[in-house]
Amino acid sequence: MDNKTALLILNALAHKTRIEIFKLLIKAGAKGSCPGELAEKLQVPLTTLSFHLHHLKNSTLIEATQKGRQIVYCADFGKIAELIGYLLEDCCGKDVEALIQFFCKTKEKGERPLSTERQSCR
Amino acid sequence: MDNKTALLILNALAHKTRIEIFKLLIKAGAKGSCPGELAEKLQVPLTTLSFHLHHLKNSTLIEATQKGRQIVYCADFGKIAELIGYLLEDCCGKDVEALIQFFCKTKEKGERPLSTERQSCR
DNA sequence: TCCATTTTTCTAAAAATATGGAAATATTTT
DNA sequence: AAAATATTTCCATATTTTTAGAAAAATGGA
Repeated sequence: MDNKTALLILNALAHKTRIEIFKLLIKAGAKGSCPGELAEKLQVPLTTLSFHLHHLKNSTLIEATQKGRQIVYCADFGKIAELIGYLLEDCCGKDVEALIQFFCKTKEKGERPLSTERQSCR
Repeated sequence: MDNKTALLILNALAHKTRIEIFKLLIKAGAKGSCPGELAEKLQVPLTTLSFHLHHLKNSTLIEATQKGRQIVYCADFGKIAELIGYLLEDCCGKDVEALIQFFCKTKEKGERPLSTERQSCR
């Protein structure tokens, strides 16, 4: 991932409403969600929501498909994975090895590498 | 990591100059770097740089220590690791398992999980 | 103490981003 | 074709962020 895209994505996520939209779309999975539903859940006016959806779409984090008279938005899982890759490679410097070990160590023991308690999106 | 801190950190990284500062500090490692040096490398006026350093420090991504008449800034490696953890847990939903496998698969084969070519910070 | 060095705070102006109502567009239903 | 539904674009306003010069503060050395 190039610097420009990474900045675009970081910028898209760096907003309270937008990161909430993204989390809802991740939670929605492949079936996605539409503006009306999101606006209701987040209690945000439709025009404001539309603005943020456009922002997220422009960042490549989400995709839109017309389905009948609604537009279905889906999170691009690969893009957030790529962003994490970018942060690991470009922003973790020499200690990238340590981080990878962190992510892998409990895996070897057959445990979950990450706690599940806080996972609001599962 | 709570949502508020994650937003603060994402926001701090979502700026061209600031992410460059952060990368330089990661590269500098434990010995850190001072505003004068960073301003010269990035070709940014000192007052502007000071503004961004304050922003990064406020986000908890970097720390400052007075050393003689200079102030030495250091990247907090743990915080970027925590952010990655947050993104994995809160923004990768059901597919977090897939991501971990992605980070672990080549490890098992004794390969580097991430390419080193693009790593500007090593 | 006075001077040089380093960095910050203060400040004002410029630029970018966010908000939400009104109108417009697109699609389906009647 | 008209009405209903879902969403967007247009627009003006408000808010926040960024920029960088000038002055101030902190530290070390002569």
